[in-house]
Amino acid sequence: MNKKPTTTRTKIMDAAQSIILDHGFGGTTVDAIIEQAGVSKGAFFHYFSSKAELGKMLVQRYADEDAEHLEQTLVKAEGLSDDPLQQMLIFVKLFEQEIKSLEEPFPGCLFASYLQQSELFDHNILDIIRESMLLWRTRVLDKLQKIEQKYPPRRDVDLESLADMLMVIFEGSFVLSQSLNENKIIAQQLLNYHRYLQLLFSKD
Amino acid sequence: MNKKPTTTRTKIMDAAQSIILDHGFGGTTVDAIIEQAGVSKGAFFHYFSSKAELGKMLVQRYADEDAEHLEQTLVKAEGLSDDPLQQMLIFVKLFEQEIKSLEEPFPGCLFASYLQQSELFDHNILDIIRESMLLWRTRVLDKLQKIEQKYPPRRDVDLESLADMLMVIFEGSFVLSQSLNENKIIAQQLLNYHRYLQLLFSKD
DNA sequence: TTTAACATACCAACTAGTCGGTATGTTAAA
DNA sequence: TTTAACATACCGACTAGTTGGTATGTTAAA
Repeated sequence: MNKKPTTTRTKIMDAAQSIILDHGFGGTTVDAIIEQAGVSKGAFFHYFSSKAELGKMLVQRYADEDAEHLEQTLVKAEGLSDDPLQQMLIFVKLFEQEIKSLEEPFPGCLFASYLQQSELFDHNILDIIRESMLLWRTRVLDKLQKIEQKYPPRRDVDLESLADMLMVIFEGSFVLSQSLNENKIIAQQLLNYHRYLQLLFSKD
Repeated sequence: MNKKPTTTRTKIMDAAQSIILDHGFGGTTVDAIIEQAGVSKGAFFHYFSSKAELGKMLVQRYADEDAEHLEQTLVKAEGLSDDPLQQMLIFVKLFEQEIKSLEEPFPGCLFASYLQQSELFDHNILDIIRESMLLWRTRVLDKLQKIEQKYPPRRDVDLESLADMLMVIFEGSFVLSQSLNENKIIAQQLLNYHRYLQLLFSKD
């Protein structure tokens, strides 16, 4: 199996990600990274040809984990109900619970961090982020279309923007919770999205 | 009236803000700022004792403009209806229209930019941002409470989180629209918020 | 003549990245 | 089974260039 030996490589990446989420990529030095990771400069450049390459490997890893997390949560929700609306509502609830179960403040989103400094990165890096967001759009939109067929919405809605809204709420609440030091904001906003879906599709 | 003589001071601040929104504060050099502003280094340090002080003056100005914009839009909405629900719906629509009327892509939010690199700034700077967000919460919450008195909501809602949701949607759509290069996302999401309010409070 | 508003030249600290070197394997021919 | 050849994983001093900031002008208006 794929064991987790905490290799030097992952130690560097973990340290870098945590510092970048607090200082931004441009405000993060490789000296700071290697100090936190407890490795030498030689080790750093043995594994990464440049700071920029580390930046790319970081989003790549983040995007992969994000996609896997998305699929797993989707599968989980689909396993708990046969009805598409219920699946979607459970899907949102699962994220809500996950956030609530965190004891530490949410560390932030690497995508948003990079996007706030987009000129520091080349296009293929920004494309990775773009693809990740389009994946969310596609997967959620697919579910919403199945809901729409079964439950005619109370109002005319653009399903694509309704799909986007989930990620919008994630990213937006990360910003608010970061500023106000209130972790519960994220869960509260997910609940608002949940309620909005209910009001749109549920006959009460 | 308040004329705009484009002083050296504001030229520096405008250049700095535009660069910071693309590169982040840590990725922005004062050389880059003075080049874009077309002024010398002497001029820069004549007006700002340090890069950090410029950073503070920038958020301060941004927060002041933000607060004024909030109040003005609120006053405008209140002038267009006597009913609190209608006022709130108009309030959201005004922002929607404003965004739609932009021809260039939205430049981004300085608050979010700073928050993504919060460790680069000291607490009084982050407090300015915090206060700005609390102002939005307070002003919108006030309106929502008046709505609630007149229109019993269809579902039990936490009004504070519903107030926060507006800023959440702003910040979240800025992120999405930045990544997907779709300016319309912001207006679409504001429309979703608008619809959510209607579904909650309007008897249809 | 004084002073605010700049400009130019420069500095010390820091930054990303390099380089020569070592320690510890792995492999495969003798 | 020994051993020479090679590979991988690291170390930390060093460098060339960049950075925020300063010191010392100049100029034009009050």
